[in-house]
Amino acid sequence: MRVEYTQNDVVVSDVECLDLDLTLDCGQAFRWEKQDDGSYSGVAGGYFLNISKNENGDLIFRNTDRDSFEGFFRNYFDLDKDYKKICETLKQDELLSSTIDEYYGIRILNQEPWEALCSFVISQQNNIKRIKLIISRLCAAYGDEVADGWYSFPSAERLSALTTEDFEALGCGYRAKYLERLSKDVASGKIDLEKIKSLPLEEARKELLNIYGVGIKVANCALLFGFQFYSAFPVDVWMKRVMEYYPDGLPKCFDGIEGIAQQYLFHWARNNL
DNA sequence: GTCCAGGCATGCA
DNA sequence: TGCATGCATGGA
Repeated sequence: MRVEYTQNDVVVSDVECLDLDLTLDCGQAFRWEKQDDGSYSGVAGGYFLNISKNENGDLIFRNTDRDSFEGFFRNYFDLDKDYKKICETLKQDELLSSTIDEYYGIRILNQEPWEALCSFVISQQNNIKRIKLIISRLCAAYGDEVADGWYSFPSAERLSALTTEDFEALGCGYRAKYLERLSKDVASGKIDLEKIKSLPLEEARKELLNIYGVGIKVANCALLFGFQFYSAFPVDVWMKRVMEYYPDGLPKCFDGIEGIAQQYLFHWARNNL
């Protein structure tokens, strides 16, 4: 990987295995919007970003400086992880071999713990289009406007002032009561997300499962997408269908990177089952 | 109108 | 421990 800082942009070349469509619009993050020119715009880590690829395959981070790139986006896009090698390992599995050939370039985004946890509480028994709709309303109503018409994900402190009715007004439905308690408990420190992130996987999962409105699926999504646990393997309605292809359990080549395998299988399922 | 979506809490056996 | 049921809402 090579990084070049220009006047307003950061240009990153020689990044293997990063397809923007597959990574930003695959149901792991809900805040990226494809623009007419094919680029993606969104807010993450409190920064507005427009990202695209040029004709050479270089990544262009527009209006981004060294601090936000090094301090946030480099990790957010998981740029220091060797996904090419990971994919070679996963391709020992027959189903993944063809799936990775077809959908090469899915990465796990390292989202912030609070945004990921909150987003996946909203995601339960819900479809991706509506999840995005609710989260965009939440951000527009309670986030900070970090660019013209683009809002940050509101902090737990900010959301801790809301009532269940406020969350219902955003269209959260029956999840509103979960969000009210979660926001208050995180804001008060009763739930310590940074501490959870520092725990071993099993203990971190146990902590998340204690949260009202968080079951095994939401916990695993939060662990994988917000707490950097690559072994977490979320099973939702789509993955339940995929699991019929693995009656003897997950293959050994998934060890330690189950979550990355899962993301390819999830994408395959949504397109083929 | 009916069905479904990146499920969970609750009650009951 | 395991299973049935209700739950909000918007798009297909």
